[in-house]
Amino acid sequence: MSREQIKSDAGLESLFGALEQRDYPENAVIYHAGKSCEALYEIFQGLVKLVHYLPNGAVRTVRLLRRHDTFGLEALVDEHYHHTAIALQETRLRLIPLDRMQSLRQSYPEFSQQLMLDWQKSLDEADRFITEFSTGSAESRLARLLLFLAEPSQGCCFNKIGRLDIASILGVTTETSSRLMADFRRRGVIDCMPGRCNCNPQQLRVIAEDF
Amino acid sequence: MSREQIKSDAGLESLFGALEQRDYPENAVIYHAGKSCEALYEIFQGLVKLVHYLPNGAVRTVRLLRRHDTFGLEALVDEHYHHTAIALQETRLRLIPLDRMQSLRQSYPEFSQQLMLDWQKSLDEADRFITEFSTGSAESRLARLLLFLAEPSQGCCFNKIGRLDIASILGVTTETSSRLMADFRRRGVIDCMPGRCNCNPQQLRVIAEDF
DNA sequence: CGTAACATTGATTGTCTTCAATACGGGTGG
DNA sequence: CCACCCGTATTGAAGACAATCAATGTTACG
Repeated sequence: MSREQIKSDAGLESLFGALEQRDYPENAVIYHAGKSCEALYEIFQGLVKLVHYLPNGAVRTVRLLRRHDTFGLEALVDEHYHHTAIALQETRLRLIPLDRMQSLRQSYPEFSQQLMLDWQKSLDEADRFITEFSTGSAESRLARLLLFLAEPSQGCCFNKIGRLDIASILGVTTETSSRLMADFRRRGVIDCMPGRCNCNPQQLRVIAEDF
Repeated sequence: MSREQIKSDAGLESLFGALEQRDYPENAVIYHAGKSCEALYEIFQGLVKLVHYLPNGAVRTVRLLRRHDTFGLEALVDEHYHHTAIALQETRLRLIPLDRMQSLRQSYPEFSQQLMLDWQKSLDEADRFITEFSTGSAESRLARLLLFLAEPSQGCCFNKIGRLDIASILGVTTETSSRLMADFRRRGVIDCMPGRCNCNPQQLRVIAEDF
């Protein structure tokens, strides 16, 4: 059962229709880790990162979310958000306030099923961060990240992304991510222009599995 | 609402009471990735790893589970298990067959809440693998792993664990995990005897945050 | 047009992997 | 009981890789 199906239901349609939308500019903080939960979020458009601040002040990105992804699910079982959520691009979100959740779940049992799907999706994405973005050489991890970023556009291009962001996703330094991106550019694996990059998915796939 | 509270409910008590338990020896496979889901599992006693096989044949451990942890939740939303589950020690599990789940969830709405708690716990553990076991130097990652393993026993000792297992958790080679464990032993940070290790949590915490 | 933030590059150091050899431990069959 | 054997752990030496420190380019924006 997809969220679209749920939305086609007349009752839910009106409920969802009434939900607030918000737009965030690049680098806007959506919520801070430890702050009390007010809503859960669904992405209409854009790219969001969930980051975790380490005891020594360093920062690690633990999730990348885009269109149709849901985040902030911990709101349903905990008082406080577990990560800091930041928009990596201009982003439009739909908010589902916590108080609405109660009525949604009571009126529509199938909504619980949708929540489980969202939760499992989060878990699968977390696993991707472990197996793809934290395993192997920095070069192959970067190749996998670029393939991930290019996914929505039939695998050939992706929006610009800062070297510091890449570094915090892969767990390397900005110098390393910059060097690798520059190498990819020189080798013709990617072709960057202001605001956008084209890439060669075949080459990236080879590098991604090379270790 | 805790699982204990649910279990104290008379109706659920009988349902849970009737559930099958199974014992697995060290290294036993509980289920294979891709196999069709039959049940979800709760750990009574022991230690279980969820592993992911990479395209190149290497293996990465994505989760460590112990007493009171639940796994195989993907059974609720997918046909197939997403990981291979293997017992790291002698382990006793309680199975909750999928067909039982339906009746449990229908009869006891609060059971859905428990499921969400379990799902969030899985997600938190996945995040731990990213932020603690995949970030920083191999040495500090190992220190964090040992602190995690020692947690149940007031932080001072843990059962023996193979170097290959450590390596697949931290994303390093067995040689590296062996060298680091040997160093810790020589420096008096840990004290290993057959089947069991004592450790110095204070020293481990310093190393864990050192990066 | 100046400046601050970000990206790139170089040189060096330290860490981790790789390949290879050796040691250990627990179980088996003689 | 002991010798052997296999799987695991340890250790060494060499090289690859990524971090660090430092300098220089580049870009966007007020």
